[in-house]
This record gives sequence, structure tokens and C-alpha cells, in this order.
Amino acid sequence: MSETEAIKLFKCLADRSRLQILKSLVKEDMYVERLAGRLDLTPATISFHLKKLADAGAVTSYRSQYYTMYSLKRDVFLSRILDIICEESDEAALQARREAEYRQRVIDSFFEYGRLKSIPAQRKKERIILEEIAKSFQPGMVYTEREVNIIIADFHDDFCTIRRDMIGEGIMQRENGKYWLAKEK
Amino acid sequence: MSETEAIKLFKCLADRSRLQILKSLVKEDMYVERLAGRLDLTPATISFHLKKLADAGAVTSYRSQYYTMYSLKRDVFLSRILDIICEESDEAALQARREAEYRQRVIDSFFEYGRLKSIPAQRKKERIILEEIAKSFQPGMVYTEREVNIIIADFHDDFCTIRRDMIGEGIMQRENGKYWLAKEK
DNA sequence: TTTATAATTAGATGAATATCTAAATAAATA
DNA sequence: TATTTATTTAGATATTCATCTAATTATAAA
Repeated sequence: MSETEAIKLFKCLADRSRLQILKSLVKEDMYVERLAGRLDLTPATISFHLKKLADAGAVTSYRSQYYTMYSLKRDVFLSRILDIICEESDEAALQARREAEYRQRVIDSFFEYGRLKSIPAQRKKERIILEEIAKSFQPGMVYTEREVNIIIADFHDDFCTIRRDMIGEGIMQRENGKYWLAKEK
Repeated sequence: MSETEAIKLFKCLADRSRLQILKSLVKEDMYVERLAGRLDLTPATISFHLKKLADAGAVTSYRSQYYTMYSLKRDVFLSRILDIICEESDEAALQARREAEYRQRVIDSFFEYGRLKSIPAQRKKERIILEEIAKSFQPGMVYTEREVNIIIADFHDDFCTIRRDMIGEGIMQRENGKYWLAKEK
């Protein structure tokens, strides 16, 4: 679903009358006049809304005797909002997103107000946290140990452990007491 | 989530700028000016949108150094549209709606083009039909038997049966050959 | 405390749109 | 084919709302 289509769909859902129509159609198919009676609106108004809903792919219609019956397109309503927003159905992008989501959850749970609440015990999680902290260092720039400590201390009092683990994980490199960010592999 | 809240949320999602903001926040938390740069909009406009998003429960914010960081409320985005639409509606209203729907189905199936196809055998259904026909009489007005017959004959040829049953059900009252609608109990 | 910067608010404007009435169209029955 | 009934379209109106500029407030650093 393209962004334009998503907006069209959400616009449809963002109106009380149309929501009422959809709620009615969840239970059974209905025709214009009946909906007009239930919602206390003019058939013209109902017709106007149904056209929008159809245009957004939310409903379809078929004729039955005198009436044009309108019917919910159920699959549309089973999708998650997140999936609609991030329409990259490309598998790679999807994976990247899941990965990013996971990282964000880890970061959210260990940081509070910009500070690290505790150092994760799991290596995978600590790695994520260390990479997050590494964003405070500039690529290419060389730091003294004292400078490194000061920057890390902004996040957590135990800057020694964090500094050591950053070296251990290969996120930073050290030589002759000087520190710098490792190049991305 | 109430209907009003659902509409508020969908309204938020129904705008290109806000969708872009959300797409940015899916990846990482951001602050106003950075978003303004990415979307090529004024900080004032971004602020306006973020306020709406926050009000709809789609994002939260926290301060970090100079900035107010905005963050996606992920759980909201993991819900399905159908769940959001069907969620509210207290039980009483739901029952009332079911009742109204049932009445409508009965009416739909026994009437055709404004005329009664047959008189329902089930007492419960006949009552609904009689009440529907009763809508053609004005409350407080007094009718002769002839006038009553003419009005009922519009719906069905056997106006005698219908007239008698309306008295029997207490929907109309009679005295000295004059008829009128019974008061609602 | 002063200063710099980020964020919000207020007011203005133009565009979109939900709803109605009245008229036109489409479809089913007689 | 003529007539009835359901649905859609057209035109009008009032409201909502996205966006900007300018001014104000809030916060961090010096």
C-alpha cells in the first residue's frame, strides 16, 4: 500500500459517520437507505461516504434485487497500523525494521532520561547499549582516556567497565593511551 | 479506546506530514528541529503535529540535554484496525442495537415496497409489524373506523384482522366506534 | 544571573470536506 | 414500455485544519 493510499484509508477511518457505517457492516452487509435510517443521515450523505470508503478499498458493493449491498473488505481491517505505515513489504527492509525495533526496546529499557540504569548482563544487549553510547564519540577523532571517561560518565558512573567493554567489543580502539572509534566493518 | 479517541488517532494518521514524522520515529527518537529539517517544514509546524500526536497517544516525549526527544508509543501501532473499531460500545448500547436490528430484519422481511406481504404468525413478530403500521397514526388524534380501515388498507388488504389485533395488543384503543393510539407506557 | 538556543503559542490564511436539498440517473417490476 | 424505487450527482454552506510568520516561553550552558 502506497503512502497516498494509506492516507486515503486513514482519512476514511477518521470520521464518525464512516466509522458508524463500518461498524454496521462488520455485522452484515447493508444498503444505502438502511444505513441512512440507522445513522440518522440523508441517503445522499451515506452515498457520499460509501463512495469514499470504496475508493479507499475499505468496502465493495454488489447488487441484490432493488438494492446495492455494501460489504466490508475484511482483510484491510486485519492489518496492523505499523505495517500500513511502513509499506516497505520488502523482506530485507522488514528485517531491518524488526532489528531496529528490538534495539530500540533494549535501549528504552536500559536508559532513563538519557542515563544508563544498569549495564546489561546479556552480551547481545550490552553490545547494543555500547553502540548507543558510542554515538557520543566522533568518528575519526582521537580522545585521551580522561576525555573518554568524561563522556561515558554522562551515561553511567562505572565508566571503567564500559570503556573496557567497548575495547573488548571492538567498538573503540586504543594505542598508547589514546582512544578512537573503530571503523564500521 | 473510545470512539472519540479512535477518531483522534485516525485523524493523526490521515496526514502526510504526520505519517512522515511517525516513519522517522519508527527508526529512532528525534527532536523537533531535526524533524523540521528532514521534512522541510517549520519547527512550529512540527511542534503543532507532535502535539496532536501526543494528544492522540501516538507519541511521548522526554527531555535530553538541549532537546525534547519524541518517541513512538509502539503498542498503539501494533493493534489491528478492526480491534480499534470494534473495541468500544458498552453492552447496553450493544443490546439496544441488536434489538433494533432484529426489528428491522423483521420489518424488511415482511414489508415489500411499503406493503405488508403477509401477517406474521409469531406473536412477537406481529407486534413489531403492528407497531410499524401504528407509525401512520398521529398520537392524540381520534379516528373513525372507516378512517382506520383506509390507513391500514395501505399496508394490507385484510385490514379487519390488523385493526382487531392492534386493539388486542393494546396499541390502539376504541370506544363508541372511535379509535386512537394508546399512550406509550 | 545572563545568554543562547529549542520549543511552543497566537493569529492569519487558504484549502479540504461533511452535510444538506434538489435534481438526475439507474434499475426492477408491472 | 411505463412506473416505481434506490442511488448518485450537483451545488451551497459552514467548519475544520495544515501551514506560515512573529512573538513568547522554557531550558541549558557560561
